Amino acid sequence: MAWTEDRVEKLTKLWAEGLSASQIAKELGEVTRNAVIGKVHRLGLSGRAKPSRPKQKAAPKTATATTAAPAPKARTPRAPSAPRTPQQIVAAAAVPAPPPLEAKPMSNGEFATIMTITDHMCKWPIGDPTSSEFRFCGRKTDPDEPYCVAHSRVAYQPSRRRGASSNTKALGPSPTSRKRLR
DNA sequence: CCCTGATTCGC
DNA sequence: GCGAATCAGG
Repeated sequence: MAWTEDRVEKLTKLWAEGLSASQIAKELGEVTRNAVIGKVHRLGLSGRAKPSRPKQKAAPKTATATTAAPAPKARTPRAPSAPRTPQQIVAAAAVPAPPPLEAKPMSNGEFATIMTITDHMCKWPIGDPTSSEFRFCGRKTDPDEPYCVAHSRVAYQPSRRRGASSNTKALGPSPTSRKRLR
């Protein structure tokens, strides 16, 4: 499939409208998103609403075998930006310090510690981590959940909007208006 | 792991 | 010119 003029025209239009390369590829058909991107570049209309383009890095790979630099490949120390740890939340709570729930002893009467914590046990930290008194909540959790129900609520506070309109109306997502949903 | 665009390079 | 492979990032 060659890039006929009408196809290039459509590509240009869709790209200008902000559709992603893969979306355009599906729209056009017979082409991959790589083909689309490649064409976009060749047409010289890359970087649409791209505010920043400070990076000029690419792949060396099968390049100049001569003086081939070892390529340090510095790992970007980007922060993971996790969902917030209990410590952070407790710290953020500062003075008010809401006491969620105390630790719950296990069947043997002991508290869950770093040594005894297992799956399905709430891993909400209780106490000073440097203290021997440090323990975990230890309540039962749902599969794959790090915390019990109560602590999960504290850990993942998505700024509860009261009277949240749970509009789960699943109208067929328009192929064009489809926006990311992960 | 899903996705995004960017770049390179063999064809 | 083309686009798969690859990279880099979200």
